[in-house]
Amino acid sequence: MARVTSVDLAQELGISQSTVSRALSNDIRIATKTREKVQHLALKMGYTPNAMARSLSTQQSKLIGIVMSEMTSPFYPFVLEKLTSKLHALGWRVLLFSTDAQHEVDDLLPLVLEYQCDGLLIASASLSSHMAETLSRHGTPVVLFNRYAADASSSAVCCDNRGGGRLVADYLLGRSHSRYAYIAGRENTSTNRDRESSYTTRLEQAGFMVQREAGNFTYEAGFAAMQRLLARSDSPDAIFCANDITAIGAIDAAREVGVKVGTQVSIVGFDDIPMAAWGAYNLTTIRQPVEAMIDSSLQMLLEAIGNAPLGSNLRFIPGALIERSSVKQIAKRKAKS
Amino acid sequence: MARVTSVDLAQELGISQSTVSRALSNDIRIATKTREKVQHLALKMGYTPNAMARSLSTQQSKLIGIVMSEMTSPFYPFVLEKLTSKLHALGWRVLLFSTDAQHEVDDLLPLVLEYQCDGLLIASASLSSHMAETLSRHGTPVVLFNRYAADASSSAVCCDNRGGGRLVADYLLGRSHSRYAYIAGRENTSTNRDRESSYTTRLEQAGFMVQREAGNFTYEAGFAAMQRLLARSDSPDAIFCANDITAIGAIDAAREVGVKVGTQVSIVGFDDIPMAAWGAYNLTTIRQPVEAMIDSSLQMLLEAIGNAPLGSNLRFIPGALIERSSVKQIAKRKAKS
DNA sequence: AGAATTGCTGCATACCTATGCAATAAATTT
DNA sequence: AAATTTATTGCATAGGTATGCAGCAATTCT
Repeated sequence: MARVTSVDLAQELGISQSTVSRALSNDIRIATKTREKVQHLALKMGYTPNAMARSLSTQQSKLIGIVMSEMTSPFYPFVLEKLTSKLHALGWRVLLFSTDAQHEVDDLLPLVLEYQCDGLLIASASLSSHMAETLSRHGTPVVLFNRYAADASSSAVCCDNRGGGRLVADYLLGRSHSRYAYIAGRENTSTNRDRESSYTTRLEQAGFMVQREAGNFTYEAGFAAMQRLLARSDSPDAIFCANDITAIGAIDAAREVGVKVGTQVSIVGFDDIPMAAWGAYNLTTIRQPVEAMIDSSLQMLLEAIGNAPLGSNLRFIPGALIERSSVKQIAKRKAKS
Repeated sequence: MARVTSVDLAQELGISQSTVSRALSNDIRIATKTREKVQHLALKMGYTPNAMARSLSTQQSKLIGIVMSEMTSPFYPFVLEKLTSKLHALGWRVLLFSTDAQHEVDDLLPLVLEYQCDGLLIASASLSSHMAETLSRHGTPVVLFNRYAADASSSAVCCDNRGGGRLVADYLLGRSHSRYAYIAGRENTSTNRDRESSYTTRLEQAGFMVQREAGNFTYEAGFAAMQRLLARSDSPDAIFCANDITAIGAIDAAREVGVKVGTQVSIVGFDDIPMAAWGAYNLTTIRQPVEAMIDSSLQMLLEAIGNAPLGSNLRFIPGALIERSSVKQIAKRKAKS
């Protein structure tokens, strides 16, 4: 019950606590014999160093706070898993916070600070510039993942959503559609804004109008939005959805009323979650470069820890278009003759 | 940069650190005036208590370790989110660990211990009895979620998988199938064992043989297993899959070769993940009582913290069968005449 | 008025590890 | 043999909070 401390080891061996501490951290100055004696006893007595005490002493908690919203959206569990296992491998531990609405992130910050997190990673949520400043005052570096602050008060790593939107627009333009639409994600997210504006701009440059339906990055919203689109007299034949889940909802809505996806109507998503490849959907989409985004944000964060505070550092990583069968194929020019 | 401590507050006000500490914890013995003065200054100077120091002093970290494997399987993100938000609301913080293979859980334990977690929750992974003992020696209570140890060395909360298996067997028996099969999940998980054995036993009691294909709780495995089943000469017309993802894979495999699910072949899953309700699948399944399981495990864990160590406490919560359209409907007895 | 009680605050220390500096013993140099 | 260097260990303290006990002043009681 009573935990074994380094003092216990010292007493048992009749040496000082400092020697024990140094022996356990493999300090060269400690005689090999002593080191072995200590390490052996530590193992035998089941000694576990107390991270709290160590943190207090070293002023380093070795803790990274991860704040994540939309944890249940299929894209993020993967991110979370990768993040934690990579951090573990590098000797960091993860303190997890979850949040629904955007404004609540600020409320979580005090907790992050209490536990002296050495760094903070915020996924799919934003941070008020006020809090960004508080963090910077405390010397706690932050990196936003897949979101960035309008005022550029924090560093961030994102997919190149604007590039992605253009890619989709060009792709759809290239296969003879006539009525374009966008089903949106949650408003006031940088992700949604960037995907939409780039897509729309490109199409307008090409002389097309873009219909629009609201959404919120969920299946249900995609389903409902698609129903509304299909009910229109000029219902679109090319639809870009803010993310894959939305697109999948849209596909199901189309199918329900017998509209064939990939022939009568084209649908494109964003993310390339596993379900996009499922047989029932075969969704053409933009693949987010998740691994690269993760590596990049970790690199930025860990570099900033202990070093000069990184001011604001934005990084946008391009995604790739993955062709499946939810978009009309180009009519073959040469028929078999 | 230099964090504000309670000593700083004390100096600033010309009072003792202990008074500050007590004032901030709303100790009744401190004069109201003093309390307000302190709390006001704390706010003004942006004081944040140091959780590390507090833990050291109180011998309570207020940290709950959560070890989770299969984080990317759609069932668990929901669990994780619920767990963390409920724990937060109760004043606990979450230290997250992820693991792939089962044997690695043991390797994570030392880290959990270093950070003095007050309790440990292990989801969809098991624990060697050796480690269970180590934890109990340290006085750290553990609860397994959705898995239980064969030797009953730890407490656990599970869905009543055996009951669920029987439910499925009875349901399928009730609608005139003739050839039954089971697509398995990862072997050596209690979840898979219980679902399979109860299902199989019930069917054998009714005089049926049960075909079997291996799997591992993934879409791909379900897809492949279904292909193998369909290739058989006596391919089954009623298939119970170890979980929903597997079932969804199976459905896609069937559909690919034109076999109609819900008329030619019946498929049942387990979990009731969101995708089971998606239009493309409409999967009949056993709904895991997730909320109840979460509440139950938290209750067990938190009760055990500080109190007498809970020995081994198993709790099985029944799931409900959700009827959708992936199972053949009973032929209507009365035709419209 | 003296004694007892109540209200409020401070002193001192525990919690456990890491680490700068001093001290000692042993080995090497001159 | 004396002086210097090297190897090894210990002493003392910091880090920030919580808390048992003692102290003091003000109030109430007899």
